Amino acid sequence: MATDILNVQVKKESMEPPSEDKVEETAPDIAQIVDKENIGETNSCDNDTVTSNNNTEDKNGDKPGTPIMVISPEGGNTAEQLQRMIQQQYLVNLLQFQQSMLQQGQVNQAPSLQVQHQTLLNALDFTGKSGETSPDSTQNVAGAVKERKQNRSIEGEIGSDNDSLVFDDEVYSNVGGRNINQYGREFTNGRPLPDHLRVQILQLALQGIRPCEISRQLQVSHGCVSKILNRYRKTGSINPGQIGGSKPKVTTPDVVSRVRQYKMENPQMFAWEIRQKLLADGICQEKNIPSISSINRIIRDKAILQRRSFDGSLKDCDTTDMDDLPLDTERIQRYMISIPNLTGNNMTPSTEGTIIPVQVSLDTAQGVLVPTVNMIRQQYSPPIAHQQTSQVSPTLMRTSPKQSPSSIVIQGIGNDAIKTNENAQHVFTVEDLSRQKFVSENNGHLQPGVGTSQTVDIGELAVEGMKCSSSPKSDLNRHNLHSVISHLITTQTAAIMKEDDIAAQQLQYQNEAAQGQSSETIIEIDPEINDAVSNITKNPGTVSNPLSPIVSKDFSPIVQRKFSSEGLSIISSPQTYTVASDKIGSTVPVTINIAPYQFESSSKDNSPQISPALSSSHSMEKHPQTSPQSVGSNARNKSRHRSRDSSSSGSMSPTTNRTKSVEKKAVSRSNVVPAPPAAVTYDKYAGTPTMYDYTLPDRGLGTGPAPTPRPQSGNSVKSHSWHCPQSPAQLSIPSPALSDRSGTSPLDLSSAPIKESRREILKSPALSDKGSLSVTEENSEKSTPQKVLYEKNMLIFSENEVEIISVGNNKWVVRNESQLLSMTHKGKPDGQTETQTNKRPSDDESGSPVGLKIPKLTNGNSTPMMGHGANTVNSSVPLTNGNMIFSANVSVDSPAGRDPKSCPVLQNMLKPKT
DNA sequence: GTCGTCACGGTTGAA
DNA sequence: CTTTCAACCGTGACG
Repeated sequence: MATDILNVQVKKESMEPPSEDKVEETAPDIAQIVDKENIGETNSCDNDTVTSNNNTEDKNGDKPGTPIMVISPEGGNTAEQLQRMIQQQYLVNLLQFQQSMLQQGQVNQAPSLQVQHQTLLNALDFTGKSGETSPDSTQNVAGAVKERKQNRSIEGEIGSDNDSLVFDDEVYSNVGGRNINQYGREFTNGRPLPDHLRVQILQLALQGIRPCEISRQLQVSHGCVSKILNRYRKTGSINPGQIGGSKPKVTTPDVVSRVRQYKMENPQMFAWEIRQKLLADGICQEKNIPSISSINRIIRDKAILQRRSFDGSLKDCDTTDMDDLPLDTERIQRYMISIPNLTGNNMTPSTEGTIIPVQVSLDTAQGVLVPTVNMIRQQYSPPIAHQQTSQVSPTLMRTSPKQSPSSIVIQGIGNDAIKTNENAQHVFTVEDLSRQKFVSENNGHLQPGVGTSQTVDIGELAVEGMKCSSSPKSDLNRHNLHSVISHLITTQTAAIMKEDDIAAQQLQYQNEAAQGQSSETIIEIDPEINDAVSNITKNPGTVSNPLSPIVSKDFSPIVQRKFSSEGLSIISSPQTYTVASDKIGSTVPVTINIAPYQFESSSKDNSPQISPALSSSHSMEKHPQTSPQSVGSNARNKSRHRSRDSSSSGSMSPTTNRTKSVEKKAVSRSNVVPAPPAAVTYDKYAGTPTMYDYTLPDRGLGTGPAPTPRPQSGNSVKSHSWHCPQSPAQLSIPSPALSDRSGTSPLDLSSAPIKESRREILKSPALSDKGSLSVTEENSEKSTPQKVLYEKNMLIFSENEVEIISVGNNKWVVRNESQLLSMTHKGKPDGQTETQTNKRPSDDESGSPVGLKIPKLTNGNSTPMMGHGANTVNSSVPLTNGNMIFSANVSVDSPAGRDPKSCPVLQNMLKPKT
């Protein structure tokens, strides 16, 4: 074939120079083509351009008269070439014959030919391109052929091999992208394969010839053959798709306004929820429904627009950075940790292997808390009794009227505003920061849109020492935001880092722990760790930023000794050393979160200390990684996957959710960390929890069906005021268990298995880039050298969503703690819980979740309960053991065999609200 | 060896 | 008129 090409090129060069006029492309009569005996041998120089014209440039496709130059083979033909020639000649003859038969009305004499011809025509889908009539009837086919003669000339299409015989200098030389593929055939990069080759591919495939053989015969890459044949299988057409152009705009003004309206009415709505509501309300159809990203963009653009509308001078500002921050929690988190003093200086701003303590829910109605200094401080030490603190979890709490004023509140239009009711009860937004204004807040309560704010000059900013540039230019948006938060944290925290406070708090907690209820979990503070953490917080030299919950590699010797005592050693990347803590109920779990692969065991006998029940559960089967439930949630994961079909395997192995690069990284670390043992799960209901993909932007609120439907009680959780009948997962996987849940919110998992995510802890910037980790992927399995899966439990009560992530043995991270708190408070008052709550004045009236206790798993039959108020404790949480503290499974309302009275927390919950 | 997948560099046409 | 962008293309490497 190289010879042919060479000949072609030589002949091309020897041709007369083309005229200045555009040389018309030729679509010669089929007779012309078929008379050329050598038609098939010029495969190597198929002129895609002509075919392209046939596809897209009809204006030239039917103009005859252009001289045809036939390139005769001058080299010896191989058997393959001859075969190809015969094949192509056959095809051309076939089509010509078919056409003539059709035109002569003799189709009845050759019904098989008609069918075959129809197949070819259908595959070519001429009508699809030219808008002609359906080829269903012979007449239509003939008409279509006639029509095509006028527009595109079917002859030219059929005989487009002849295109390769035409060597028009101008066309040839002016068209770029000419290449020779590995088979020697010339192709035009970016342009579709000629139709005749497409037909031949189909024809040969229909004859049973394998794709690889077709590829060789037609000198088309096997990938292309595969693609075309797959397209034919799926669509019945082998035509290329429409190239170029734009899709009809789906984000019409009406849609945009609706989206904004939905978001305004329910700021907690996720994009996909908005999307489904658009469908439900008939605003959009399936064909024109905006994508989730579009919806997010609408919301974001709205925010941007409003932000800019505050001050025209901002037009000059470089708001690109902010524009690039959609209303995405994870992105905001990444943004937050990039703030100085909020993140250790030697920490990478990525979420890589770190606990991100900043949980921002974009709730414009209620505002969102950024962890205050107190919160952050309490991450390293127990709360101080005399201080008015509210929350020590690394996660955030949504603000409430009872919220402690000692909090920084992000509030307003998505991520566009920052409020602070810190001390001076000042609120400032991003815009405010840019225009050096702050909005004062009434009573420290966030009531956006209520009109309770007033604008004051930045000079009145109560935060002492706060400096704001007066320049409205440049990227002040971000800088100011950084500086404000950083400054606040710095100044506030420094004042409260006092030893006596910490000591007092420790003492109090120890007392509390001593009084803990037997039936409830008292996650004891390891004194050494606690001391170590306190030391971290107090000793600037050991922590890059004492205010940051993300601690640098420079752990204090105490901490390191602690690690060592646990049989662990710090062996690698220090950037993920984290220290975090959360507090659930009256307990103060202080968690040292270390990427598990950063440790190697100095003793293989350092198995986690587990209760007898947990120990016994080790013998239980591990959760299947490919559970039926996993399919549903995994379907959502497809959107995250670049791959289209291959990723839908339904497997929920820890690496399935990851990109290849992540997987590779995981593998690369396998030499550091031994493969984790199978996560031993105790599931009372023997159900396999729905896997939850934490990487999803919508945080995976789709509900997967339960393989083993649980008995439903009538005490179901009320649904949203709005609800979508089915989550995407449900749509794809119908389940009897879900059939009666059509009226429930997609957030309602009352009758569905709890969301759970279990994945290997992997450190990967790519993963971070996916915006996947809301809280952490760290695991604090300090007592095990194994690579640990983290486990996330999704507890969803009506519209409330709570995520509980176990990050180690008896270490929890609770996201959306505000909801948890809210639930807890709804269940008040309570004896034990309340009593214990009262022991901590700092938590009083502060909205902290101290009222919530996480019952301790004492044996396999003790099922800790979590629930919400409203007299409908509808969830029980069978525990899972293994590397995790909890697995998850939510059943509805005291399922069989469960005595609510056995759980004080449940009793508490069941009490009528006061 | 086969085949599906996907990154890549390219083209196209509506906005 | 140019630019941008998102669609599509075939190829070829990869597993």
